[in-house]
Amino acid sequence: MDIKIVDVAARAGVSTATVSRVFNHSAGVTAKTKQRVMQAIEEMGYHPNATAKNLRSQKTLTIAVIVPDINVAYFTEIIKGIENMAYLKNYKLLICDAENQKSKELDYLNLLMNRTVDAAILIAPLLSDDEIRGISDQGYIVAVIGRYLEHKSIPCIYTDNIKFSLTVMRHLFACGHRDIVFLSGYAESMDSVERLEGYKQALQQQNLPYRPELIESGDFNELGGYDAINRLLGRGVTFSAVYAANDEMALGVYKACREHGLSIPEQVAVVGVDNNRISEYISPAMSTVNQPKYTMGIMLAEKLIDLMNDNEFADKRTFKVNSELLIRASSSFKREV
Amino acid sequence: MDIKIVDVAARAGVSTATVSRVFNHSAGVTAKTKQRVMQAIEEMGYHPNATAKNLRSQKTLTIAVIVPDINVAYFTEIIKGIENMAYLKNYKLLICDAENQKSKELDYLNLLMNRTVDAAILIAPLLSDDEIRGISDQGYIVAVIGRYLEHKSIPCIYTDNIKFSLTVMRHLFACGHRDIVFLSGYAESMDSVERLEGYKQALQQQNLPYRPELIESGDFNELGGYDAINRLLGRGVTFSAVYAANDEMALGVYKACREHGLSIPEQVAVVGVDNNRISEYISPAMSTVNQPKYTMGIMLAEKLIDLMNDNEFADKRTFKVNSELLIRASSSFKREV
DNA sequence: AACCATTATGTAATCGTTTACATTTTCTTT
DNA sequence: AAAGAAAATGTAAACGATTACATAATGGTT
Repeated sequence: MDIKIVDVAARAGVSTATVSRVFNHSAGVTAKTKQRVMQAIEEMGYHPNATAKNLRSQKTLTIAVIVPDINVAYFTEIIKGIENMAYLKNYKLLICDAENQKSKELDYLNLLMNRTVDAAILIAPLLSDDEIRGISDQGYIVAVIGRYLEHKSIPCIYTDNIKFSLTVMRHLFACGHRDIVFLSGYAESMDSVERLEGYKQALQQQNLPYRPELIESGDFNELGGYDAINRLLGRGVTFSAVYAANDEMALGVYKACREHGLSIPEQVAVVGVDNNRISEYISPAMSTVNQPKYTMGIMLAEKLIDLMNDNEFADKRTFKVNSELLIRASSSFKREV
Repeated sequence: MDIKIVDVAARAGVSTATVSRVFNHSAGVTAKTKQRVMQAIEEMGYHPNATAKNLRSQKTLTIAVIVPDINVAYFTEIIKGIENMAYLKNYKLLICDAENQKSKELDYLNLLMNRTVDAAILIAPLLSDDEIRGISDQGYIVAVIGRYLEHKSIPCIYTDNIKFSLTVMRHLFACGHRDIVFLSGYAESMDSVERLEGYKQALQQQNLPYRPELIESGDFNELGGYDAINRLLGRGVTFSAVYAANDEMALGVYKACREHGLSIPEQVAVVGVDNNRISEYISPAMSTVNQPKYTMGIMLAEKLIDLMNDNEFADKRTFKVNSELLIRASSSFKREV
């Protein structure tokens, strides 16, 4: 059904090689021939078959983006950055929603093995560092975003979870808080682990005990945050601040507090992470930790594509980006100590 | 570098045909041979090259999903549905963020022409109905979501914008509102056009005049809604209710109202569209129109894949799904008339 | 044991490009 | 105008799987 290169060649009265040369702007074609071929291409509406091209060139110009959950705004902002750079560099994006399941993540990695894609970008993966290194060592091109991973050939961009956790906690300490709830996301997620670690270190630096009863976890979504607070209150735990591992959960905290008549920030201070677009629009505006999500996507995609095209690399492959705590109304109330 | 079928064949001491048969569970292979081949496959870690397979089978098992903006939650919920069904049916998804530009949308459609994908799903496209029909008539497989489009071979799933606009307006009328602002998204978007049309019809049914000064537009995002309200107030327009074409803009309305000391819902009622997960978590909970986004994705993807595999079709290809107005606190205040 | 029917396996064409190499044409130079 | 260099074009072999068809092996029947 489709027009093939032989059809165009026949119509223009040349060989397929010449048509190919014209289409790919290769040198060594007479202006006259070129013109004739162009016309045939035009008239017949020829579109070179991408699969055949891929097979011959051993490239698909496609990148798999494996993400824990496409419904989380944090990830889509990163994806937007990746997509913009990919579009610019003529790459396509295969989107893989792992749905927070390691099995699905692994399954999607087969796209690398069977050469459906040239490379894979893992966003906040569930796979262990060693597993990821193993894939790279087998010769597959992978890049990681949102997790620190040292390896000679894995581009990686991340932010220091422990560091910003310390910043968040110091801010809460400065506001007079001592009983601070930490609301983790998926316990297996590295982000959760590291943010909790920062929470613990902060307590230690302040000579405060680590109290497991102040730790709860949700699923990185609104309902998870909401339920977590209800569980805490149900257990009779008292607290004056909540540090949630992301904004979605923090929003759930808002609702739960409202329902229990706890005013934010007077009775409960709330700090989230990720700086969702909505967090500055809600009331009270939510304090949160901002990461340059879009830029991270842009940077990583560019680095990865450069790597694939052998344009220099070795120099630098691991990038730490800064996060900044945005103090808004939800944590701006200073209490007496 | 990769292991090819010939390598496996050599190792197992059989022909490539036999290896292929074993791998694809074709009948007619001795248990003994099968076992030997399986072992070779196992030992060598053979993964059949997808590109070669695609070229031979003239299929890529890939669907392009063209979306106006990957950062809008409404779209990602639909995408999630599509992805879940695609995963189930062994299809891959190429994600295309058209960034609300028709040019980019058109560009991405080339993926159909060059057979990078077997089909394309257009979510709330900017292309005209005729343009979409034209693509289908050229023999390419397309499906549309979020827009009504009648065509013999285009699966389509949509909701009746005009109808739910009427419902929203009647609800606002019932609460005593007469000066109702309509906040449109991109003016070119069909959703905007139809929702506005419903707004107009509702006024007419109520014998109220259509007042252009009550119409503003944003870009379907928070800032757009925020700016729009500020423009209205700057112009000295008075109103008691805002019907925003989506929840993101409605959230911007929340912020603008707050800053101007207008309380929701007592002084201004707000209704959005899409039922973002956040809308029930903010305060006051936002009235909004719910669509079965996830299900729409699931249904359309299934229909499309069936179509591609020639499993019956003709019967039905256009689906209208119901939207329901969720009345929450943001529009639950009844004013005197 | 010879024959035929059945089943298992192998051979080679095919999918639609790109490109190394061979061949032909054009252009210089004398 | 002939010869040689340079440029344009063509031929055919890849890329790595699937599969129609040909062939070989097995099994059953007499």
